[in-house]
Amino acid sequence: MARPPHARERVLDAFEALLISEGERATTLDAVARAASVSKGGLLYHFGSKDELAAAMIARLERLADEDVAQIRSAPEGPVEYYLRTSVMMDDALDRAIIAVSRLAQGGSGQGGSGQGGSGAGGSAPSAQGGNSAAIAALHRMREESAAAIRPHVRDQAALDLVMLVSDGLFFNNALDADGSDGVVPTGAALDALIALVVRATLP
Amino acid sequence: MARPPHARERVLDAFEALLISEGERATTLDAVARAASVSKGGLLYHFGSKDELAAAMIARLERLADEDVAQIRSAPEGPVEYYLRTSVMMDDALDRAIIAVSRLAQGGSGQGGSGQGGSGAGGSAPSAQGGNSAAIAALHRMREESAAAIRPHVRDQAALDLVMLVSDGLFFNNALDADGSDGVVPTGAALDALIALVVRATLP
DNA sequence: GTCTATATAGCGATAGAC
DNA sequence: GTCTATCGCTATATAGAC
Repeated sequence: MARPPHARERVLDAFEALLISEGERATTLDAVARAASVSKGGLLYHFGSKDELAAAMIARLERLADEDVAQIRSAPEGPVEYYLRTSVMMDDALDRAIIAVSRLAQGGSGQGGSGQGGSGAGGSAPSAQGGNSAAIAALHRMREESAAAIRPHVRDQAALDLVMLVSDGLFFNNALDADGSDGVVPTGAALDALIALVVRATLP
Repeated sequence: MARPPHARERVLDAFEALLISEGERATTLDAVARAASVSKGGLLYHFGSKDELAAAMIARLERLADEDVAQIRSAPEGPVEYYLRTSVMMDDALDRAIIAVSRLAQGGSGQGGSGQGGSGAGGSAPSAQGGNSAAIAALHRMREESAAAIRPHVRDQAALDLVMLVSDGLFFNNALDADGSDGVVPTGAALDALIALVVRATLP
């Protein structure tokens, strides 16, 4: 696992890109293989099954999320501002991973849980349901760790809820029209004003 | 359309329930028919195609959304408080419709637009993409109308963005674990505190 | 390791009996 | 109107050549 064969990452990138731009339904093994310039057989040599591909995507999210939590904690402009501002950078690696996994969470059918050596996912309570529960769990875990990093820097629980929900809203809108089209989310000066408002309302 | 044949509404209810609890992928015509206690043929007599079923679901959302905007405008406790508080009532008819349509938006493959006699959907810009663009458009339109109703009651654009994004975040979390499991969204006293904070931060 | 078949199964939709 | 039966297509996964 030290030096991953180039193809693996390329396939995973294609999987992520297709989930974002085409949705879960259209992200077939055929489409992923085509986008990654490998054959279906070649793809399945690297991953074995679609569930394994999803697990690898989740593992990537968890790795990026762990790195991000460290950045949140050490952000010079303050955790709240950093957290909100990076919630709208849709071309960021972490943000792309979040959107891809949220597509898996809502549309997937696998129950995941294989965990092929990621960054130590502490999966729990895998209730059998429609959405990919491993994806849902990863999203929840990531959110919880971000909240823990931000908690000391806001006034109270309501302030923390506010920050987290605004970030969730930003991601939801990005995920809705992640393909193209003009988003509804504020950018530039409007984003600056929004962040300033949230920071002011949540200061300890 | 005045007196809908009982079966139609029952099928649509089953479609909605399955989208919420099982996800888009698992919501097959077979599963919907089974849940509605009709055969697949009987289902397709009423709707004709799965796209038509999705269009009917979207039409239901638009009808409920139009009613809700009227309620937002006349809410005695103020539009902001009403809007946020009703964003967490997951068993409400409107909220269920929103979650169901958001599942269609992220997972669907149809391009919709047939509009078989709903409440006047002003569809526009149907870009060919992965997600059901009619569902995305309906969600955007609903959000825009809610924003228009709230705009006069908040301080400025940043305040409006804040209210809308908190509501989006509430819905996103509800949609993530709409099946079962304990949600992450604040309820009870925590919700009261959150709403009070938002209202205070956005007052004109 | 990567490819070209091929097996298997499930989905959307149609045909036609009742 | 509602059903049963079936067609055609596509998706996942496997087998085995190179």
